[in-house]
Amino acid sequence: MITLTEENYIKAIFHLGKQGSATVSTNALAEAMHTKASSATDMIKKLAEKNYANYKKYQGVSLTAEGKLVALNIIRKHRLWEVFLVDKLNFTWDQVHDVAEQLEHIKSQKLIDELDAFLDFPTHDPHGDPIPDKHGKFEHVEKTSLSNAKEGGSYVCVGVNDSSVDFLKYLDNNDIALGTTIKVLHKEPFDHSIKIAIDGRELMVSQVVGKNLYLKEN
Amino acid sequence: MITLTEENYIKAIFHLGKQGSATVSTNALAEAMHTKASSATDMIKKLAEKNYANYKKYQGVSLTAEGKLVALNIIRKHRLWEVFLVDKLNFTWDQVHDVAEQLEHIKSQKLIDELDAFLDFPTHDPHGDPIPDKHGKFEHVEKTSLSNAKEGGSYVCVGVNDSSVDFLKYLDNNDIALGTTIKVLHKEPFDHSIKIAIDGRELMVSQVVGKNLYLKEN
DNA sequence: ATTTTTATTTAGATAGGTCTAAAAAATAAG
DNA sequence: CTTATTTTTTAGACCTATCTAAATAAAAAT
Ligand SMILES: [Mn+2]
Ligand SMILES: [Mn+2]
Ligand SMILES: [Mn+2]
Ligand SMILES: [Mn+2]
Repeated sequence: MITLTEENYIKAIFHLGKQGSATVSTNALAEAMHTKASSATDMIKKLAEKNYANYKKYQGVSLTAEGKLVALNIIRKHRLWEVFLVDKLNFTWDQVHDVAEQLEHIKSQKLIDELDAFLDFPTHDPHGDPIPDKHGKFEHVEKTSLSNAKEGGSYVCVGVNDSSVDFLKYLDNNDIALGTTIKVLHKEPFDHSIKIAIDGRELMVSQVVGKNLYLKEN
Repeated sequence: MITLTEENYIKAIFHLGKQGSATVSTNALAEAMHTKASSATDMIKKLAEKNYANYKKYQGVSLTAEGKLVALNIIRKHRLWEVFLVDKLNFTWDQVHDVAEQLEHIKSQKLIDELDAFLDFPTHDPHGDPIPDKHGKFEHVEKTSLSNAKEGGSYVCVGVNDSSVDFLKYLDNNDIALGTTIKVLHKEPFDHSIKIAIDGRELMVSQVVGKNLYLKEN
């Protein structure tokens, strides 16, 4: 039996290390979970005890193969529910996260299999993130951040690094969505702001926006 | 803030007393919750403290107006999710209960409003139970148990008292579903078994079945 | 190579929900 | 009415997940 809290910690370790393989520091994990380092230590011990995590004192934590499967399964559920909310229940991409955080913990294999079929086996969630299949496999989305894009290049928006309401609404307000074509006009060396063109309309975006917007060459 | 456990106790009090108005004994509540009487007592105190329940020592528990609203809201969610599972995800009526027990605790007003609309504002769940509206109002379903039905009468099946997998599968196996027309041919005084006709086919059912099948005059 | 700073772990406490065992109240029997 | 039985409550303990404060290890600075 795995608790809801354990699932959330496992997911956090997965996201902080690259797919859970890299070692994650206690402090980083505590911060991600909005708890204190002492709480994170306790949970890390428990996860190691249950064979979901690799842990040596003072050496950080990573996921075992079993832990990775758990993480991928939760992520699969989270992203499928996000698709459901947007495609079927008129949620916008900035409204889905908190609800999906709850729904991802519902335990029923049939539920998630049927939901997958009902949604016609989607491969990506509303933020462009790939949805693992039932075996945990998913295609790596090829992408560069806008900050790393080439001046003069033409790209299409394929994802976001930050799924916060503020950032997603900012994108909405500026008519940037998944699939939007973006041309990189000028990268300002001074403050790393970037001038881009969307449908012929010019827009100046900050470095923070540049780092959180994922593109693919067009 | 109301916890998942509190919600489940409130729902149990609602179902055990008639709509939460009648007073429920500690033992009855403990049994329904599969806990011990001492645990029930602790929870009753907390619910009273939080103004969801009326409680005087040794006198049983009932719901306050606020507690009833909480109960009705959870029941609304439970039943809407059951409709979703059956109508959209190919669940059968005996497969939905456990999943709905989890889904009923998801907190999001928009989610439940949109789900209601997505399902086209259903008034009854797959077991024939009425779905409260967002204000907690719902129409009383007029019904008699098969045991109380008149010999010679013609009825239509409108609900079940027992939603267990075993009973629902029994009904499936005998081609009894919501909406099925049932004629009462003979009520056996000796063991209270009942001979009924469905589509011209004759069937003998036990007293237990009679008590758990709800009908409406045709 | 010490000292200082930072990161991590441990110790002890609290809150929610559960349990067993024992005490107290209410009900039933004699 | 008094005793026995059942129901309910209380006392004390445990487990999970959290916290603060203190101890220890690792890393950085001098
Ligand atoms: Mn999300
Ligand atoms: Mn997402
Ligand atoms: Mn149900
Ligand atoms: Mn039902």
